[in-house]
Amino acid sequence: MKEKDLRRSLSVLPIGTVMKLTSLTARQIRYYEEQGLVSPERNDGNRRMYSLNDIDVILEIKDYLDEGLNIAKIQEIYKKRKEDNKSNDTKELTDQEARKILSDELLNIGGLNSHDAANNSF
DNA sequence: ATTCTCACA
DNA sequence: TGTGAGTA
Repeated sequence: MKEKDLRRSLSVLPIGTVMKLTSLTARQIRYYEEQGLVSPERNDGNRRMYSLNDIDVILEIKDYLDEGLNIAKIQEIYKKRKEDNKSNDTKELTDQEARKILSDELLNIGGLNSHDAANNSF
């Protein structure tokens, strides 16, 4: 599935489209790039061009932010995910990988809930 | 019209 | 993060 991956990585969307697709402001989208969470290309006139992959990531960032994570935590998640992908570049394992990533993210999210951990009378 | 950088409330 | 200024 390299063809599909390639197309998914083609940066052809201007920030305006990303705004509509993600319901975020240009400010936020640019800020996430500043934090190294997305890496849009800079084609004509120094304008950011996003790929479908970027949209995916930005959408996830939005979800994480929604669940109460801060930029720092999200950066950790993506850093870990990247190293995980490098570990097994020998095959296309997707099920086992997905499980690890999922549990990894859930752990990060859970570890953040220190506020309700105190009054856990149930 | 659209996006970019920078800086300040 | 929002927003306005001055560009490209």
